[in-house]
Amino acid sequence: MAKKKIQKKTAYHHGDLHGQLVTAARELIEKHGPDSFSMSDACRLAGVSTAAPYRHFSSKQDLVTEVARDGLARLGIDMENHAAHHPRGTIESIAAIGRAYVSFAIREPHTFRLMFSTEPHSGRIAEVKQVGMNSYGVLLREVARYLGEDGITDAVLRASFPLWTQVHGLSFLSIDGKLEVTDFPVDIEDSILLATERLLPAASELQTGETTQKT
Amino acid sequence: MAKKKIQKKTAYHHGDLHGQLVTAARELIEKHGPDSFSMSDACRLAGVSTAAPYRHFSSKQDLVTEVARDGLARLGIDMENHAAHHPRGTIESIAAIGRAYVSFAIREPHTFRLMFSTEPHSGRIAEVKQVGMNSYGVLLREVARYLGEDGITDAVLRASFPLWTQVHGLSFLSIDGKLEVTDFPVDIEDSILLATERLLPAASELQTGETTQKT
DNA sequence: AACATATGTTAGCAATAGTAACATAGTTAG
DNA sequence: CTAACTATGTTACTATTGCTAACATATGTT
Repeated sequence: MAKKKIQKKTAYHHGDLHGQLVTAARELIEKHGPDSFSMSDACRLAGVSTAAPYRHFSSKQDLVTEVARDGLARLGIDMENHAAHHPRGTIESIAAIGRAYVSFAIREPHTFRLMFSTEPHSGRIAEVKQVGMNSYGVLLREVARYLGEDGITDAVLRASFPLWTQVHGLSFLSIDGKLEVTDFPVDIEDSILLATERLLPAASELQTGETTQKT
Repeated sequence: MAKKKIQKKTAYHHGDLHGQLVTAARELIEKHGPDSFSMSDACRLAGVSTAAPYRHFSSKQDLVTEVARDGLARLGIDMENHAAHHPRGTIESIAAIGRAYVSFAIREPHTFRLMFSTEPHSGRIAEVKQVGMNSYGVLLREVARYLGEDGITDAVLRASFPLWTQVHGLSFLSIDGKLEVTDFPVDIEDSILLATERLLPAASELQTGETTQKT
């Protein structure tokens, strides 16, 4: 059961080509953008021939999708970690989730774009969507705590979606350089906090019971 | 592939190859996505050889950028038209601009994504940004009217940006199929109106003069 | 040791972006 | 009108790329 380490000792078998290709792909995509990404480059980086990847991925698309899937999972972890630094179920913890979201987008803009693009993932859309939903669950649970709801009720969904929309839009505008589109630059942290306050039902509007409010 | 020649007047010179290539590119990009778009396909559609486009566009990128640029301009016209159907400077006219925005995204998702992607436009980013700014101006002017401001003041910029963010995010979530991510589907019209009301300074907070409020 | 399986290689194909050399049409100067 | 000029098209070609096929080597099971 002894696992071979990642070594160039044995010329032929690579050890963990699958993993290294994903890493190589992520790095290359982040460096030159997904359009310029080529399977050949990834192979050069991993030090294998151009045919090797097809033992692990059915196509270039498939590898790219793997990068996106992995990104969505990491985003969820990021959000959870950020939220954990604040009292649970508060505006602060919810805004922290938003900051994690935008922060990820700015840190890995190309991956981020891939994560929310359905086009390159044909055939695995449902799978990717599922991973994305898991990450969205971090926000949903936090909003549920804020609203005092027991579980993911309609009220929780209704309150969460505008928040998602806002940070999602802010993320894209950020990575596409639209924050300095006027001579009045936008402050990301302020934007998130302010939008969270405005979009969430105010504390005064909250019922203490689990009554669902109608619009 | 459907081979649809538009004209066959003179055998050699084409008449308006530039325009027809942009049209062909837009159609193909909208049909199969920008990744699958090939110069060759556009040539087939326009009925010319694969070398012909390079008399009009320096590269494939350049043609794609033209599609994006054109899209941004058309978006601005759409927004203006929508706003004009409502009393100017009201929440209604502002929400109408948002509806035009999301509606464009849904109608031409691939083009929309290109319009806000800086990556494929290297070398012409400033130019594309300028066209985008002109279209953004439609919203800015409408918000200025709502606030009773004389021109695009800081208050106008501060109030407009969250609105842009919101419809931008809603657009992307829509075209990426995230509206039905839970079993509680989102209503786009409602979302826009509600977010506009929440994010704009309420009528009660507004000064009647042209005083700029400070934060 | 022998086989089966997983994983790597080299060779090659078809499609594509882009270039070079050449051809033809429309425009303008004489 | 014709000749030259310019704009715009063509065919022929190259390099790169995604991917497949046939073959080679390592690993693990019996």
